[in-house]
This record gives sequence, structure tokens and C-alpha cells, in this order.
Amino acid sequence: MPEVQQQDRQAQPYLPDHAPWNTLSTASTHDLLTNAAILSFDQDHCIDVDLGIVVTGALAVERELADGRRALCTLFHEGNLVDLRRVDRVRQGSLVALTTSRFLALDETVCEASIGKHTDIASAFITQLREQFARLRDHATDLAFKTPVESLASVLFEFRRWPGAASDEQGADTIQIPVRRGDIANYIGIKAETVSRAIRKLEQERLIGLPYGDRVVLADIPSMRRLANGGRPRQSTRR
Amino acid sequence: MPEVQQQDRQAQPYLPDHAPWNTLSTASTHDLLTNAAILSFDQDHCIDVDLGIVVTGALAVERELADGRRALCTLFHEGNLVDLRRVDRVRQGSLVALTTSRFLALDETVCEASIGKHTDIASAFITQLREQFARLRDHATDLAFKTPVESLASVLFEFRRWPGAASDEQGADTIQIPVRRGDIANYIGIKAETVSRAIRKLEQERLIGLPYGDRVVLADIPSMRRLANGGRPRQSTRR
DNA sequence: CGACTTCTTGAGGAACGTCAACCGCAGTGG
DNA sequence: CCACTGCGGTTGACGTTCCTCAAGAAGTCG
Repeated sequence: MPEVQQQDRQAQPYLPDHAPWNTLSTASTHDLLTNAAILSFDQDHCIDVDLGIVVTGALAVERELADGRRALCTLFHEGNLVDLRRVDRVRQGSLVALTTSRFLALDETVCEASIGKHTDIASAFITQLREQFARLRDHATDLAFKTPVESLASVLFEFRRWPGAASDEQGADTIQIPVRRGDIANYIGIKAETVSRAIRKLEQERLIGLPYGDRVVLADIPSMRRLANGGRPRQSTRR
Repeated sequence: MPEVQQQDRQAQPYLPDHAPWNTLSTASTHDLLTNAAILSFDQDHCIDVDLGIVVTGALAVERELADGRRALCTLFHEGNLVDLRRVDRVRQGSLVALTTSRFLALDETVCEASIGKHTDIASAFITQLREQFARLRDHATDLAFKTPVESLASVLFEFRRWPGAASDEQGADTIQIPVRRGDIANYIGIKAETVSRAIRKLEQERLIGLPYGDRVVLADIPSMRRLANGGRPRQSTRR
């Protein structure tokens, strides 16, 4: 169990250079950053802040079941708004760092005031919330019925949308997998071993390439898209 | 495949008598209902409206995979705000009626204006969105790692929170299951047959009672809570 | 009564979880 | 320099689980 440890930095708080935050006016930025602080976290450390923005790294909302099973309900990357303030006294889960990360902790009351005062901040928040809602619905669909290979294809496309994760080196579509296998497993509801097997299966079918390390080359994007959209159901005993 | 069919009613639009909508001021209610309409739907009919409030019945966001598998990502009951407006040109899924339902379709531009004008409407919307976010995270946790029996216990507690679904007849905690078995299955990511078996298992263990029809009596709430929280993991081959 | 839908029950098999072992790598300390 | 340790990832064997399919039961509506 990772202990809670927050290393405060005296650095001036700043917003990540990522939409929609880099479009805010100077006055809005100034107001929003009042009482804010940049925090740094090592991998696997819990973060007991309920409101803020991811500056670098990867965070997740983790929920632990009674017997120790862990589920990552939401992944956050650079620029994502994190809002875990309680609803009806119910905890939404705990925020953990999946990699070494920096996080901009916002002051809740300042934040509420800024939303009311600046329309650009309000719309930035709404944009983020609706985007995350859509992603969470996607994710629920993945979890409900997709096979491991389909879920993995789906999550690869999710990683491709992460800022800085995708690149187009030498004409190939390369993705840097930003988290550990075990984290992917906890995210898509399977075990790390099954993630490993699913990756190997995709590679054997020449749908992806594994040049080195944590890099994945999408060799056949149309097929992968079909897969991610539910193209490989459980095998029927009939056929 | 259910055809799209909407039966318009000339009835005056009205808000459901349910929090937070019944706390709005008269002026707010009047503004919000401008250009709104009450629609009625039969079971399994699609609803091509992106914004509105459930008046009676049960709706769901359905996503269909390429091969016909269906997942219900979100259930909506009386009083729930439905906001399926697109994000980044991505469809969130389609809205379907799980039972005969009535739905208050809101005008999107009127709605935006009302939120900006009336703070009680804005806070009602925010309350609904955050509540649904929390529920969706719960649901993702269910889908990720819970066994069918655990997921079923979890969804029974979800139904208990539905207005009108729970009652306290003769001292027992009785729930009216508001949707079909197949819908429950599509919601918690298992098959209808497995739902049936899970219900039977719970009854055999005296955790629930099945007096008649679609009624379920929670006979042992503490045990059920434990179960819903992950109290019955997959069996280890070790023990 | 049939025709239909929904739910239930049973048999059988594919699939994924469980466990154990191993590999590669990085850090550590002698 | 090398042994030791720990972590993350991979591979293999095996068994439970839940999906698939089929058939029947129960309720609904014409």
C-alpha cells in the first residue's frame, strides 16, 4: 500500500500548456491560480486533493474492493481536470499517481468564485467535464462486453490521444504506452497476464509492432479500429 | 431493432416532482420550459433528443458494438437529467426507453440561456451531472472486477435508490425491479441467463426473497452490502 | 387456443483468472 | 566486479467460470 506523501514545491503555480487552459485570459489565469500550488508525486503515491489539473504524468481514480481487488475507473493525463469532490458524502475513489507526476492543486472556494466570475473558466470546466463523461461512457462499454483483445485495442487508441504519447516517426503510427501493464489491466478489468497475452496476440497477427520498450506501432489502423469497436466477439461453439 | 417513434402530446410541459427540479423558482421553471415538450415512449423505442429530463419510467444510454452486442452504460430514472449532446463530434450512444416512459425534451439554446440566467437552474444541472458522474464511476468499478453475484447485489441497491421502486412493506425491505432481466444483464455486462442464475443463488442463500413477480425482498442487508462491495471474489484454486 | 415475449434451466466448451516459475533490468552493497 | 534483491513483464499449466446454445416454463395479447 503506497503511503501518502506530497512533496511541496515553492514554484509559482502555473497552468499546463494544453487546451483549454492555455486559452484563458491573463486575468482569469491569475484569479484561478490564487492559493493554488504545484505538487510533485512519485509513482504509486496517493494524492489527497479533490480538485486540480494534471500538469505532467498520469493519474487515475482508484477504487479498492473489500478483498483488495483494484479498479482504475478513470485515467487522467496532462491538461485533465480532476474533480473528486464528494457527492452525497460518497467518496468517488482515491487519486493515485501512475507515473511520476506534477499536479496543480486548486483551491475549491477560489475555483467556485472564478467559475462564477469568468465565463472562459466556466466553459473550460464544462468542456473538460463533458469530455470526461464521454470517455467514461466509452470505458463502461469496453468493460461491459468487450473481450481482452478488443479492450486493449480500445485503450491503445485512448493512449494515442494523450498529448505527447503519439508520434509519427518514420511514417509509422507509434504510441508510447504511458503506464504499467498492471495499470492497464486494472483499467480494462482484466489481469496483467491477460494484457500480456493480448499484446502478443495482436503482434502475432501483425496488427501492431513492438519495436522496443514501451512503444507500440499501429501497423493496421483500420483493422485495429474495427477490433476496438467490437470486431472480435467471443467465439461461438456453433461455427 | 426498435424503430424510432415519438408520440407527441399536446400537454403543457412540466417538470417532474422530484429533487432538484421541484425546488426551482417559478420564474426559473417558466424560462426552462420554454419550447420544451413532454414526449411519451413505448418500451424499446429510441429517443433522438439529446437534452431533457426523465418524467416517468426508465431510460438508458445504449451503445451497440459492431457485431450486435449491446451495452447499457447509464440508467436514468424519474428526475434524472439526460445530456447526450456530442463532444468532439463523438456520439455518446443512443437513448432508449426500457419501459413505457415520459420524457421532458428541453430546447438546447433555451437551456443554455436559462443556466446563465438562473443560478438555481445552474446548480440543479451541476448537481445532476456530478451525481451521475459518481454513479458512472461506481458502475465502472462494478463492471471491471465484480463477479455476477456482486454486480447484481450492487445493482439491486441502485434500484433501491430509485424513487418509487423501494418500499417498506410489512417491515421488509422490498424493491420493485423496474427493468427486464436482459436489460440488467446488458447493464452489468453479463448475460440474461447469468442474471437468472445469480438471482437464484442469492435466494438459495437466503439473502433475498422473491415473493412474487418483479419484487425482491432484501432479507440480509448487511451481507448484501458486503457482497456489493466486493465480498465474493473469484474462487482461488489455492484454498 | 396459438403466437409471442420474457424468464428459467440444463449441458458443454472456450476463455480468462490463478498460481508458479522465469527473464531482464535497475539499484544496492560488499 | 559480482552477488543479491526487488520490480515489472512474460510464459505455461490448470481449473473455475460464465458464455453459448437449446429447450422448456410462464406470462401476455391477439
